[in-house]
This record gives sequence, structure tokens and C-alpha cells, in this order.
Amino acid sequence: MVRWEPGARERLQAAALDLYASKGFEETTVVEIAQSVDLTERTFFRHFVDKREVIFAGQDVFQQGFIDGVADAPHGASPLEIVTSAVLAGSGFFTEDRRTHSRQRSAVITATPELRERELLKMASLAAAIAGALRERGVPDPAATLAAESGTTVFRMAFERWLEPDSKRTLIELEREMFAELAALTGSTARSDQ
Amino acid sequence: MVRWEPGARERLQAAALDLYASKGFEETTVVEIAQSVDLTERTFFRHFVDKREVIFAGQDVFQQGFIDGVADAPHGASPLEIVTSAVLAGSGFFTEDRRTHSRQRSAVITATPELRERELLKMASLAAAIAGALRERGVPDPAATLAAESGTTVFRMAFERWLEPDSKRTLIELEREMFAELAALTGSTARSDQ
DNA sequence: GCGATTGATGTCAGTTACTGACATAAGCAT
DNA sequence: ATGCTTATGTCAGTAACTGACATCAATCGC
Repeated sequence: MVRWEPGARERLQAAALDLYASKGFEETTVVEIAQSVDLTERTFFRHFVDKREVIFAGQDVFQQGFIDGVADAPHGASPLEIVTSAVLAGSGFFTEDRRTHSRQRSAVITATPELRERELLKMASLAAAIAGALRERGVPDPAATLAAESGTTVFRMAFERWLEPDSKRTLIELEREMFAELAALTGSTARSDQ
Repeated sequence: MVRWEPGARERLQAAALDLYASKGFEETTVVEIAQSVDLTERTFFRHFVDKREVIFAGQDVFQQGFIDGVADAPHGASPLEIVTSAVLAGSGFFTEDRRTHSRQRSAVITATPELRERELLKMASLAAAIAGALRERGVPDPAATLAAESGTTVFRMAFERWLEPDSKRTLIELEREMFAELAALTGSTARSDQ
């Protein structure tokens, strides 16, 4: 007989997401989340630094995928090519079977400014990590930072489209299209109005 | 004889910034801020929705500068040209005499994750507003969003450099350079390593 | 002029996120 | 067995934030 049911962390994450989704983030108390899986508020805060972080736990895993992508990019690639490789590599994490879960998660985040803030901070830290990896490869600033920021922007926009209800394409396809759009933005002479 | 000293809002802002700078954001309580200018905690929260917002009050003013810049951009300009015009226009707000104040403010924000989160949210809302203005001018998505995001990224990076201790150049000069870097990123065939 | 209204503030009680200190008990090593 | 570690519980406390109600100068309507 075990003293505690295992997987407290995972149960808390699942319960939190469900509650945030069903009754809203602000309307959910941490005590509720904890009690719903037979734990106490104190235990919640031992696993997650705050009420928002439950939703973002495990980010580091996929962030590493991006960093590895930078290292694995072919020798002699341009900064933007390296970043493209990093984004595509990091996106391998988001397989088709995670799409539904990602959608629910994203809906909760979008509906809650407090969670959007946290997500933006995570993205900023991802961009900073990529920029650091670029610098280690010899890319100077501001090109390194600019490329990293552009890469995460492309990722965010592609990811958003990937989650759209009727979207059938692959995240990676969407990312390639978005990188092409970025190139067109500075390269093309297209006129937008007149 | 007046019933209250005028400018409660401004006094609270100044006091908050000073306290955040001198003893840190977390170590400062709202009660302290309010008492330091002879007001109560309750009054603080009537002026600012939360403890972070004191630092960001008045953002809307300069955000409007960016939007106006979109409207004022010449007819027939490309999306990125419009955004460039918007960023340069909005940056007129940051005159030389605001530099010292901006530096102190920025130092506090950089040192405090909670404030960085809020700043990122403000930037995201600025980007969304610019993208909306672009769409009104007929720029389709994803070009509109991508251009707006790129523009705010350039702004952030140029602004950061503008605040560096020994920086002598104008914000607008730095922004032009950064836009050039952005163009070089997608356009150049420069190799970064080998 | 003078009562009614408004607006910025104060007071106070309450909720909830979060923290530190200490207690408990299962499992594991020696 | 004994002690150590680990995941949890208990409890008391702080501080951010909110709602309800009170106050009182300025000002508006007449």
C-alpha cells in the first residue's frame, strides 16, 4: 500500500486545466484544484510556483528542441536559415495527437490575460535562449537577437493557425509558409493599397 | 483650501517608481507607496488596477502615436514601409529629456519578472493594434500581423540600445539601422560561420 | 443663496494567492 | 531497528485586491 497516490503533479495539471476551461481562471481557486484531486493547497504550491505555472509546466522540454535545432543546423547556414532549422526541429514536439490538448490549453490562455502574460514571458525566454545559441555559433548581435525574435514570431503565428478548427495542415508546413511570408515582407515590392 | 492635494495619480506613480527602484518591487508594499504620499491603499487601487500597472500608466498615449503613424504613411507604401513609418512616428514621444527617466523605469522593469510580463503584454497589444490598423488599410493577413510584430521587435531592440549608458544616437537613427538589419536578415546571403 | 449631486477620498471587512515553520509517515539505506 | 529522505499535511501569517458604505469639498440647478 502506498502512502500517496502517485502522479500528484500530473493530476494537478489536468485538474487545473479542466477547471480553468470550465469555470474560468479567476473563478477557480487553488484550494479547489487541490481538493479535486485529494491534495492540499500547500502541495500545489510545492509543485508549481504559482497559480499560472500549472499550465506551463514542461515548457523546458520543448524549448530544448529549439536549442538543439540551432546546433544541428548545417554549417555555413545564414542566421535566418539556422533559426528556420531550429523552429522546424522544435516543432516536432507538436505531433498530431497533441493537437486537441493544445487547442484546449490555448483557448484557456487566450481567454485569460494573466495567462497570456506568462505565455509571452515564456516566448521571450525562448527567443533569448535561441539568440544565445546563435551567438555561440558566431552570429553577432543584433542579427542574432533579431533572427531569434523573428523565428519565435513565425512559430507563434504558425502555431495559432495550426490550432484553428478546420486547419488540416502540418505545423511544419505552416511554418515554412510563414517564413516565406517573412521573406516576402522585406524582399517584395508589392504594394498594399492605392 | 482644497480638500485633497491634487495630482494624486502622478504622486503615486513617482513614489512607486522610486520605491521599486530603491528597495525592489517585491519588497515594496502598496500600503507603503500610498502612505509615502499621504494616501491610502484603497486610493491606489482606484487609480491603478494592480501593483504593476503604476509603472505602465500612460502607455495608451504613445500607442496612439504608432497608430497615427500607420494612417499617415504615404499611399502605396508596402506593409513594412507603413510599419516603419508608424514606428518612427510613435518614437517621437521619446525625446532626449525623457531618456533618464526611461532608463530608470527600464531598469526596474528588467529587474522584475512580474513587470517584464506586463511590458510584454503591452507590446503585444501594441502589435495587435498596429496589425489592426494595417488591415484597415487593406493589408491582408498574415502580412499585416507579421509586419506589425516585426515592427515592434525592431522598436524594442532599438529602444534597448537607446537606453544604453553611453548611447549618443537618436532613437530614430537606431530604429533605421535596425530595420536595415531586418532587411539584411532575409535578403543577404551572408554566411555566419564555417 | 441653498439644497442636491458629484467626485475623490477614507474606513473596514473579506477573499485568495502565496510563504515559512513544523509535523507526519512511508520507503529506503545501513 | 535506526535513521534519513521525500512527499505530504497543518497552521499561522502577509499582502494583493474587492465591495460596501461613509465623508465632505466643489459645483450645479434653480
